Amino acid sequence: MENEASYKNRKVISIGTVSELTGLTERQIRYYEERKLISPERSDRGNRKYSFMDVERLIEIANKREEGVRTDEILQELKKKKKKEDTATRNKMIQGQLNARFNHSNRHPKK
Amino acid sequence: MENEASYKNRKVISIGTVSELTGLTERQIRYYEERKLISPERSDRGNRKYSFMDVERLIEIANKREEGVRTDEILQELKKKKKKEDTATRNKMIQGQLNARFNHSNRHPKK
DNA sequence: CGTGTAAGGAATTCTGACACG
DNA sequence: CGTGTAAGGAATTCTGACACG
Repeated sequence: MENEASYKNRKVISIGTVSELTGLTERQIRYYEERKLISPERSDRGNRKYSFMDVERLIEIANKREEGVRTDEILQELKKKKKKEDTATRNKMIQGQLNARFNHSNRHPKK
Repeated sequence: MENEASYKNRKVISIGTVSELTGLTERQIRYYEERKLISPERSDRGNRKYSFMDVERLIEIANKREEGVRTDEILQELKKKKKKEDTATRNKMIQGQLNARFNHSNRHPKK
């Protein structure tokens, strides 16, 4: 589970390929970064590197833009979505800790 | 299942990034292609594009080479592995067809 | 056989800016 | 605000070849 997801999040795709994959111009992709809609990493010599996750997000952004949604509105929507995900992740972690604690104190009763 | 796997197999990584990811020189990576150990795709203007699967295979190849295994021996090993996988895939497909046939004739007995 | 390197060219990517609206 | 474009430079990638062993 952690493993497959890592493919999705590794930043390894250069901007030209992202442009092909999304249909957006490089200019647009750089601009959306300026507006904080995406956060590519940089290779050693400063080239932008994107993940599949970024590509999918850019496709969503492109759809929104076609509907006339402004970049700052899209940013707000993305923040909301992220907040929900963070909450879900936190809840899972808390649940995980509870399970660990439970198992620890009950799995080997009276050794 | 098909979805996550597609990230692993999409050919989107350029040779410089593959070099960083594997620790191999570009020269080595191109040579292993010449010896048919990997098969990158080409972008519109001829640049090689690799998948995560290719990257993993290259790491395996690098390990074998360190042990002194020749490229033609590595090629044979890869072919064996592929044959096994193909057989497994075929068996799954056959099984799938059998299941479909079985379900089709028995799921709604006497309608 | 496997890998390094210099060679020359073509394509990629980067930044900052001007333009339009 | 969102995107196009020309500008100049730096880095990337490609191929074919010579070298060593």
